[in-house]
Amino acid sequence: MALHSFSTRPLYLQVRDKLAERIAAGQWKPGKFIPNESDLAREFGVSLGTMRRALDFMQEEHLIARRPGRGTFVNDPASDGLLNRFSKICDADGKPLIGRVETTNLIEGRANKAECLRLQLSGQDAVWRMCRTRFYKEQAFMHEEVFLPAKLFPNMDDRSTNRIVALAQQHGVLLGEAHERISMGEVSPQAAETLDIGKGSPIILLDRVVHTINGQPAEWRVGQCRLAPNYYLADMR
Amino acid sequence: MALHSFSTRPLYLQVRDKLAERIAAGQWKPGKFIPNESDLAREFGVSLGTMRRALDFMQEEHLIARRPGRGTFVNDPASDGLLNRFSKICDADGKPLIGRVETTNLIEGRANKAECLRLQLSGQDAVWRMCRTRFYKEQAFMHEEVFLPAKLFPNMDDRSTNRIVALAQQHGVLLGEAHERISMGEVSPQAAETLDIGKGSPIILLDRVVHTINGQPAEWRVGQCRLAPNYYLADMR
DNA sequence: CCAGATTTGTTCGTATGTATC
DNA sequence: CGATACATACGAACAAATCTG
Repeated sequence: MALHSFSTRPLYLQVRDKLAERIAAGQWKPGKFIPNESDLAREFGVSLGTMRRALDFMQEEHLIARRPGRGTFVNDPASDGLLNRFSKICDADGKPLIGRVETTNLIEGRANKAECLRLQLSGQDAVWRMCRTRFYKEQAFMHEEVFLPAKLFPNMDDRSTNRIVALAQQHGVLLGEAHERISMGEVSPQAAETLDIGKGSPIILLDRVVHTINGQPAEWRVGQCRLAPNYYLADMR
Repeated sequence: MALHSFSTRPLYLQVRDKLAERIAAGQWKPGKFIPNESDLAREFGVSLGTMRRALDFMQEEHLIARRPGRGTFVNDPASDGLLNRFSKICDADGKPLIGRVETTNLIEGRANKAECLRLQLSGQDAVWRMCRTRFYKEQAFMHEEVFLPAKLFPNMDDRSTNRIVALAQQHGVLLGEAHERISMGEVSPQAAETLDIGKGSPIILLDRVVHTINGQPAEWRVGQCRLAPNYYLADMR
């Protein structure tokens, strides 16, 4: 395999990169079991412990799941457990807000200053721009402006642009960390209309950047949210 | 050491429990180096790998930090890096809001229904109640109501009640996860006065429960926050 | 600046326990 | 019950970072 040659990066991370590549390329499908630890270790020419460490790492990243006695399988990013990974809004019962999503105004253009800053793009890179409206029980509660680096999402059509997790999956992009800035503001005229609230009403602003597992920005979203009677749930360690 | 006897709990977790106990008891002081891996493994009668796993686990929990070539030392929960672990509000530059904190109205009482629910108390447990006001650049931006289980914090005086991290450290309580519910509401009359804003103004509500490393609720806080021009930063994986 | 000692980080190999089918 | 696969535990060796004399 010629791993661990000409590289100072730890071997278990090199193995993880190779394994993640297979998942991203669709060589290993979501929900399907992958070969067991021993076979993988043999194939990659590393020890069982090193392979185990790579797999543990990928489990932390939500790329795979491991079940004693059964095996290791590829996680489906669009499954119930991961679909709302980056949507932290819950209803009064603590359940995630699952509902319809509408996408409009999908267009391509050159990145402006703000997009370059938030998506770490340089100069003349292309971006996709679109709007989304999120519904819960058929009532709109969030209006979003979304920006995607065209480099990561070429040949975009208007199917399944609704959720970043599904979009990323279709384009072979594996998602890692996300950071969201929550603040208060006044609703924009356009958002006021879609949310059906008075002009200049106080609103929650959700400014979020989702990164790939390699740390590259994959989506910038600015949401205007009529939060009540729901709440945003933040976890800390 | 009679570890791993009469217990199905993994050995490395039993070791972690023992080590955490020493830190909680003050036997190992914050900022001080602890014995090296080999000596600890020998002392506890476990292999180097098992001790390493226990230490890795504790590093994830922010209990210790490890430096190649130097050693392993106990983290100070009140140090710069950890002081704002549960305070996710940043100023426009992304820096955490560090400022004065005032505590008032410290009293003890029996837990009411809401306190029982949020702090997982039963029946007749005692709680401490207090109010806090947080300042940034000498301007009040958050009014808090705080509830603590008296079981974890006996003999409370009014020194250093300002921050849960300092309070926990003084009482030998090690903190783990926290969960915060963020919502919008109208400011209460009392909070409106301390924050110097109009009655009934829209406000950010921060409802947070901090747990010990063993998962036991250690603090319930309900904050009313004049967020602008700052923002709340939520991280996701 | 260097050589050597110390400590954590990585990698290997092996054996045994536990969960699932 | 046996076969399979992941989980835990042990032991050993070398590499990389740090400090000291």
